[in-house]
Amino acid sequence: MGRAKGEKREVARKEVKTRIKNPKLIDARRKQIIDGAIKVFSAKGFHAATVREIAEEAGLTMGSLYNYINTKEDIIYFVYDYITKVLRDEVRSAIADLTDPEERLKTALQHNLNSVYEHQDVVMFIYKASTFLDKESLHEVLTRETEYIELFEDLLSDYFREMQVDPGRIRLAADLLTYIPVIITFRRWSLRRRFESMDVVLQGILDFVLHGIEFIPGK
Amino acid sequence: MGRAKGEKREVARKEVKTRIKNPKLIDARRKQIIDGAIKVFSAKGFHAATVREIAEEAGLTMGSLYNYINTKEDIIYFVYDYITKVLRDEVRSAIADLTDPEERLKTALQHNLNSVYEHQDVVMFIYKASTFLDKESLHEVLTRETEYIELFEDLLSDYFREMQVDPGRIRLAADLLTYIPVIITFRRWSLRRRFESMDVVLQGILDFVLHGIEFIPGK
Amino acid sequence: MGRAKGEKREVARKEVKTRIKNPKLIDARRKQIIDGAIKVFSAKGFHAATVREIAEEAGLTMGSLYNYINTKEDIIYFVYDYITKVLRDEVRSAIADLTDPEERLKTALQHNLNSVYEHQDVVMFIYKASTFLDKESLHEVLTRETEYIELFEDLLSDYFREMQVDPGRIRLAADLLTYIPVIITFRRWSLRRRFESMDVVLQGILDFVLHGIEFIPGK
Amino acid sequence: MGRAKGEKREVARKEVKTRIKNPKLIDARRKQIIDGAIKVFSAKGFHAATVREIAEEAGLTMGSLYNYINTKEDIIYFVYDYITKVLRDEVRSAIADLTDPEERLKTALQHNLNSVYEHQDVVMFIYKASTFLDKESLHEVLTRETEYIELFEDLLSDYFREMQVDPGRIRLAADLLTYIPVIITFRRWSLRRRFESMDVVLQGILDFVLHGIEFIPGK
DNA sequence: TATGAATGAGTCTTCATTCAT
DNA sequence: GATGAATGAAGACTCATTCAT
Repeated sequence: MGRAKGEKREVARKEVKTRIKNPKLIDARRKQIIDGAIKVFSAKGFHAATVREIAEEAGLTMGSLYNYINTKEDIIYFVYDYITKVLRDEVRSAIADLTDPEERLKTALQHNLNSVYEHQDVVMFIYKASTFLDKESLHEVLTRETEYIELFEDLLSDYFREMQVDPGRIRLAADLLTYIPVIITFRRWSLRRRFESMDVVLQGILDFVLHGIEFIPGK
Repeated sequence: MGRAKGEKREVARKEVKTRIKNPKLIDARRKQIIDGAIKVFSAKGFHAATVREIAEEAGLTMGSLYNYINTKEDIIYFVYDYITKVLRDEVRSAIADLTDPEERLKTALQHNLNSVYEHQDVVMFIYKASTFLDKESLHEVLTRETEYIELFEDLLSDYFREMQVDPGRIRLAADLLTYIPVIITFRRWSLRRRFESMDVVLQGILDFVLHGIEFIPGK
Repeated sequence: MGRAKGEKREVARKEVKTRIKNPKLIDARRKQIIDGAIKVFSAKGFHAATVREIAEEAGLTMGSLYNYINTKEDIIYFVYDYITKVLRDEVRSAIADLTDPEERLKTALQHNLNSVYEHQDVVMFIYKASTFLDKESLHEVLTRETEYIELFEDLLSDYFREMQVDPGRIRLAADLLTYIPVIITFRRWSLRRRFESMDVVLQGILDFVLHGIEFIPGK
Repeated sequence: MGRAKGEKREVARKEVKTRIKNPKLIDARRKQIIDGAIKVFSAKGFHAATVREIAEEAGLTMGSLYNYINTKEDIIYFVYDYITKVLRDEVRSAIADLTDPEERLKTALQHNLNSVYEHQDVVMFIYKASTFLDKESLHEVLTRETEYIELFEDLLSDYFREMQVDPGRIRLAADLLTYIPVIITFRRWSLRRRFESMDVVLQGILDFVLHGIEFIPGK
């Protein structure tokens, strides 16, 4: 009967050309590259990171690295590609076995928060580094982001199925509720400084997000 | 009696040394630098912007520019210093003549949103560029940010004076409510794509923020 | 009345951008660059020559060199630009004061031979290196070459003014007669090996070229 | 009785070592390499051509290619070796069955022109790429060239057998007459631009070359 | 013999910063 | 104080060659 909800068509991955023929090797090496890059990018950002550092951190030589990418910017795209997939899959699999709309929605929101917290370095990087993506990559990545938001839009729609609610509100709420946890990365310093434990902060943010659901039907 | 609320002690501005004696000239030239830098940084980010471009945009020669800064990073600090002051002053002056706590709070939140919208390029830059600040500048800037949040914390406290509310919730809400409008910069693409008019989005965000106030007293 | 013969309109020199403002300095430095490049290119060709070597030979630092060029290929263009001008000017000035068509023609042919001999390293380079010119430069250089050939076409026409000769023959002869001396560069090895003195070779080539004039009226 | 005229002793081919034992395979693969290289070199010149491209064009893998050569420069030598043989053999076989000295000479000159025209890309390459030959290869190649010139020297001598002519003139003429057709490659652009058909140009060059024979006995 | 992945030395180019005038 | 030319360290990327399988 076609795709289930939240399983919209996958965007065709931007193809990054390589001279290497063995596809398994390509995947393995690119995973190494992504892991190495995440370490270096998280620590210094994209421009301050040298290709050599990334190669070293990935356990490759310069020349070998360039067998799997064409330009430094490809690396950033791989990282985006990877992390956006991870975030999406974490949420998807968290709700895969649930059927109750309320449970599905709240579990998804909770996992979104958890994922942002767990991958905060990369998430921070993701938000900061879009400048460095070429147009094609940027478009693809933003499309991926939109898909992610739409996943929550669907969950919200299901939750409010019985009620008459403004679809515009659902749409905006989906954007806001997925976005709010990112405060963890951008206000990290102030949050750490002003609160005793990160657990309390996380709980507070979750409460806030859940409370935010009530914004949709209006007062 | 000292300072009124929201007028905490100003942090001593980080001193950037210069060979120039005339203080008025220093201020004038630095304003030129800030304006030029904002243009260039907004368009290309910090690392892609060259000192030469900034100098040109500022109407200065390379040599002259370096009479007023010591390193490229000083420029970024000036921009931070400038924009954080602007944001804070815009909110402050908006509520200067108001006395009703509710009005003060809501006006402040509204103006925070407006400022972020109006200065979205610089705000985006601010959030993306902290990597490039040296430690001292970063500390100063984050302190400034904290002060800004505390301004809203005070407004929230006044608003909830009569009620028994958890101060931790106020503290967290202050952070969240000031942060939420930044979605305008980070989800600019998805917002533009998914909504018909930015006015509707702005109104929605404001509603959401105001609704977020109710999170504080709890269910 | 317009231009005198052989003073066809000059092609607009391709503009190579530079940050340097002082035009005299630009000219002086570029002459240094041309001289340095000729030495290095003659010895090793374009691709084997490193920019660093050229800079050193030119008495400039790497960074300084790049204040006057944008890419390595600009250097090759400057060399072309320079040598084609030199060759043309040497011929032009040699015949400037002559009026007798026969004398003008033969003197020009003689000086063409002399110039090729004298600048044989650069001439050789010129013929070998056109691969490295970008399209715009190549077009300009080839146009310059055509102008040079046309200069001899004019001289031949004047010489044969009285006679009824095929203009197509004049045209082809102009190409051939200017081209023949280049044998000095391309057959240098065989000429040196098979003949006792270069003077004899030069005299022989000149005789051959002059004899070639008689090809035009036909048997 | 030994060698007939024009069949001077063959220079021992420079030996290029290989690990491969099967001589037939070596010859076959090297022909592949030569064909691939000619395509790539003609299109981009020696230095711009990568070994990988040549391998691909030759239908070999990188590793396999290096079973038949030791360095990239070997490839260029193979191409020289090949094309100089082709040119020589084309002329030789064209006159093999002729006995009349005049006919032999003129046919040879005509075929020299034809060969240059037909193989103009490779001939152009040959003249441009000598820089890249190592000393030993260069010596061998130039010797081959000299032999080629001497072939024409012999033909000219036969033609002028009855007359008392300066052998130096014959020697120089041989060089010039074989060299002149190369104008087709080096002035290709100007010739195409200034003449309507290449046929006319070819005929003109042939006429010029034949007329050049008359240079030998002198006025 | 063939394959194709790995290697790393070598090159062009940029740009923050300095300094003589 | 202003000017703008000079400096050179640093970084992305290429590609001939090797070698384990």
